[in-house]
Amino acid sequence: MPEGPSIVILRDQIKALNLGKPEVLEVAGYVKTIDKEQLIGEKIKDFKSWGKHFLICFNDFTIRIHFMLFGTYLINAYKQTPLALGLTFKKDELNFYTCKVELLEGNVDELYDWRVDVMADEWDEKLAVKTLREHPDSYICDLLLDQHIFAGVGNIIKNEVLYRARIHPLSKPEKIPLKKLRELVRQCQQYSFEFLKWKKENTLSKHWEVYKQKECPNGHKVEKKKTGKSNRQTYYCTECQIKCA
DNA sequence: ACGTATGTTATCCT
DNA sequence: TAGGATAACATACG
Repeated sequence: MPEGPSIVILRDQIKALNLGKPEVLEVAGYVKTIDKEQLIGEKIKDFKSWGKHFLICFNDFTIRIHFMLFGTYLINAYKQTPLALGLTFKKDELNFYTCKVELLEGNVDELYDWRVDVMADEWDEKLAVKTLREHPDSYICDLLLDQHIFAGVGNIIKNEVLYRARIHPLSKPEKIPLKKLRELVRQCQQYSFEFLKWKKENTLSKHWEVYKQKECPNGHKVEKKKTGKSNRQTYYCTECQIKCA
């Protein structure tokens, strides 16, 4: 569930319910990080997403839901596993499982910079390129997972955009030609939107070129190694992807 | 059936 | 002591 496009799907599914500015009638779930009573009777101003964060915005505060690795949700349905947070409205209910729930005080637009969210209208490619160049000596595979630079990019997107831009995961920004760096940044947004489309069609895994693949589209063997400081699994082709280090 | 994983943070080591 | 490694969280899938 967790990468940025999946959170956009959740947000859009909820918006499609046409809840308007719904009033919270009941709150359920085991979460202890928020005061559930505080929500009752409050009207929701908006549902937003920022990277992997799902945001339920009220007038003076926001509930942030992070699904981590295992999180799930159900709309107008429930399941037997322990419910983390459930919100009931006049005719709809939202149920969140295995997620981190936090309450943020104040105006959400002042808390988040939407320029770094690859799914946002405000996404700023130039800013991302500039930030990458401020980390000349870091591995690109780590920088792609840095939510301060690429909010919403996760391990699948990381692997796929590195392949698309033909960059080896252990390359460093100081050695990557600017043109390639720009191409990589552009792919972060472009692939994320293709991810969104394919995920909706339930065909995402069919389109993976390296992630969980044995061979790349050019017929070369795909390497699988934990790389960088993040030490996450990386799938890459040593023939197609050039190491700039 | 069991190993692995779309994520993040805390803690344990060296 | 900085930084790397590991654990913890708790679930679904192949």
